[in-house]
Amino acid sequence: MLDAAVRVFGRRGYRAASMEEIAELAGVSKPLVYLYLNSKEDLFAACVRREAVALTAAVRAGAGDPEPDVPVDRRLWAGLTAFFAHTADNPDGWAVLHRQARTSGEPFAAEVAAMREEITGFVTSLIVTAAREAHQDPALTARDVAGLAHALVGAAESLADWANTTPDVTAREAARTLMRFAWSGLGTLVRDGGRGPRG
Amino acid sequence: MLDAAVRVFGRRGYRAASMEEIAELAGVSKPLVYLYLNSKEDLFAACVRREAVALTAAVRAGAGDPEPDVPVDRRLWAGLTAFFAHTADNPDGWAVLHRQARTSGEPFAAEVAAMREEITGFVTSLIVTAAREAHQDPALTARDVAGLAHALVGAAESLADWANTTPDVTAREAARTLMRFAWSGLGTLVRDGGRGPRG
Amino acid sequence: MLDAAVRVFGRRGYRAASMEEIAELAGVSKPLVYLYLNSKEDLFAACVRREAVALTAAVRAGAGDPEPDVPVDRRLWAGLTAFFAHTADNPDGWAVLHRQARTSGEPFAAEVAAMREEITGFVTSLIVTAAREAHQDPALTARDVAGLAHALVGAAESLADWANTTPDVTAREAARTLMRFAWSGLGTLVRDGGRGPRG
Amino acid sequence: MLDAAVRVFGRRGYRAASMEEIAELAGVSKPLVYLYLNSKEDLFAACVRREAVALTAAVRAGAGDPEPDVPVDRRLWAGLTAFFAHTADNPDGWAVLHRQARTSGEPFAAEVAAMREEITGFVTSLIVTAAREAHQDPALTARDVAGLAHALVGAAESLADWANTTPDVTAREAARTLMRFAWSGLGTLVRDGGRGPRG
DNA sequence: GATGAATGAGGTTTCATTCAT
DNA sequence: CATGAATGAAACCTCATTCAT
Repeated sequence: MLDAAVRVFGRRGYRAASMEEIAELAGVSKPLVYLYLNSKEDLFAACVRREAVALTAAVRAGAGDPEPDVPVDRRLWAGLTAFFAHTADNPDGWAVLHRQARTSGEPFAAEVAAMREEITGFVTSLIVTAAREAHQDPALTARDVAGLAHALVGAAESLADWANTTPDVTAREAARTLMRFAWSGLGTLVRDGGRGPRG
Repeated sequence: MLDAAVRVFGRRGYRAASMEEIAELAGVSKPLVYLYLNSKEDLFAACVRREAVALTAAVRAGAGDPEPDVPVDRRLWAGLTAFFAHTADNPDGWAVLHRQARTSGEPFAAEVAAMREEITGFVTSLIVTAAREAHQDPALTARDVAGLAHALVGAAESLADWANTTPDVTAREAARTLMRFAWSGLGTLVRDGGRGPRG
Repeated sequence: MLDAAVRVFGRRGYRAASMEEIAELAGVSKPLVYLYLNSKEDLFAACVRREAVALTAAVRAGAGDPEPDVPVDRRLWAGLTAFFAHTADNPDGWAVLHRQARTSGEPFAAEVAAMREEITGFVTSLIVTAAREAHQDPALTARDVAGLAHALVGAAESLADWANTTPDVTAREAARTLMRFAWSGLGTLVRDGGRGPRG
Repeated sequence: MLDAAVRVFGRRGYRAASMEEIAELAGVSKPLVYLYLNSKEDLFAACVRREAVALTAAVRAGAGDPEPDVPVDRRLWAGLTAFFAHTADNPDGWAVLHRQARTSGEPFAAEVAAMREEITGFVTSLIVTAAREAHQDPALTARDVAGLAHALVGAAESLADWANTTPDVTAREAARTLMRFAWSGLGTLVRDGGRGPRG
């Protein structure tokens, strides 16, 4: 039943979606929807929550949350691949999170913001780990790292849309593009001609 | 009068915004809004158009469109600063463009897509110019560059939100963070400790 | 529910009638009206259709459609009586057909025109039959007959209004008046003093 | 200015007509219309009144109001011809009277009813004169004559519509058709084959 | 005196939400 | 328990009507 809701909400938006259409697509009657989930607002919140949990779980699973042995860049690469794969496999869920929930009033936007914060925090920890491994001396400040993490997450979101609307772009390719961009930087890329960190 | 519309549309979204609220905020009566702009759809289209024009103009003005003598990284830095400054000064306009217009039906999404394409194309041309200046041999493919441009634009959009919601983050700082991220790459940063291209 | 609509449409006209008033008179709420009949236009169309069908059915039933043994003048007399009785019993339906539908846009006017054509055609066939029975030699042309039929129908419509607004005029009396007028002609009447075809 | 109003009211109806369109067609501004005629209601009333006066005047002039020397049937024929000619020459005015005013609420319907009464009364007097001339014995009652007059007027109205919508039907032909019908009666016509009183 | 600019009131229509069955 | 039937509230839009210029 949530599947139907996610699909309709993702395609139409929160306001434009009608409970009628959701119930019809789910194959049940409207009052049943109200029985299980109290209101349109609760229904949408449940959708957002479910998709947020699924997305963060996918990313964490991909990046191998508690395995510090793997090199950081490898873990980042794996996390990005998982992210692109998940958004490609769940376009409606991704639409609910990235497009609709952020435009439909405070409560939903806050939920998505919290999810983003979680992912950004995860990315932040990866960057910090990498910096520690490199024994860098003049340390990046916490705010520096936060900004970098936000930039990386934003780049990933944008590439997800690009990959989902451009034919024949796979999750692997999107991840490779982003890794090259993010790890080596444009300055290096334009000098070396596009050879990325691992290739 | 468009100001009021941009504000309400940016905060509530296209569907949730009511002409009543817009008229009230503008200090006029509803029929007057319909006299000047024919319908809710036309009104929203006018808002989108105005904000899109203003944003692209600001970015181009900042990046110094027809001055090829300035180094590419400097022009990119200037364009980003202008972008962050503009979005910080026009949060509602930015919300209309980035959040609402893309989720409110084809005509509006297409308008924003065109604007994004314009900016992405501009960024692409900068990257190509940089690559040419570096006399790189194994050229980046067109698709590579497109992906990089999308990643950069997405990172900028994300940082704009971050800067607007985090206290005391200026446009200059956001631009510096993004330049470091984009130009040097995370790999370099974590090795060198955050010294950016010109820093 | 259609009853209420016919009453309000008949009294106020298509444009001046409000769905509010119709719903109120029907004792239901506005959305219910929209649930059963999709729009004001559809609702009016349904009213027109219903009244047109009812009127033609009444006239045909009165005139004894498939009984050619009865003399033509008798059948005409019966049809007129049925017509006057029906309009007297359904003044609002008659108003919808005769007054409102013809002034409320093409689709409705066309519907009524079709109904009128049907009745005129029926009358025409009666006249033709009468002429054939009389073995008349210099035949009436088709256009002659069409004109006569239109005149007869118009006279009937006018007498229906007269009968409905003048106290104590029955359908029988209206039919008798019209038959005398139509069959014998004024010239005969003023000579003979009002004795009709059958007395 | 009334010309424009009559044209718009006749084509659109009272409710559907907009003061905007009337003012535009008249080549003046809306407030000017309100200066000369106080409201939409007054404007429409003025149109109805003007057209009613014009029509009755035309009919009276045609029938030769105060000339009792001419035979009655001749006067009737002349009146009908005048009526058909006038409606053919003023289709919008005729539409205002016959279609719109009768469907737009009591005050206007009453005005038209009064006009009809006047014409019917005139016709009645003609019939009474004819009967008196014929020295008929068993007199027609007043109600009989009233009914006949209404029938004749209704037939004329219907034929006016028919003549205005059928190509190449002149006022003379319409009048001839109606006279044959009204004076001789169908019974005579079907026996004699369409030769009218003067034909 | 004529008008551009403005509005109050009301109309159709939709939709989230709830009872009685 | 699941549902068909029903509604309250609110949205977009129009138009007759009026001031300040």
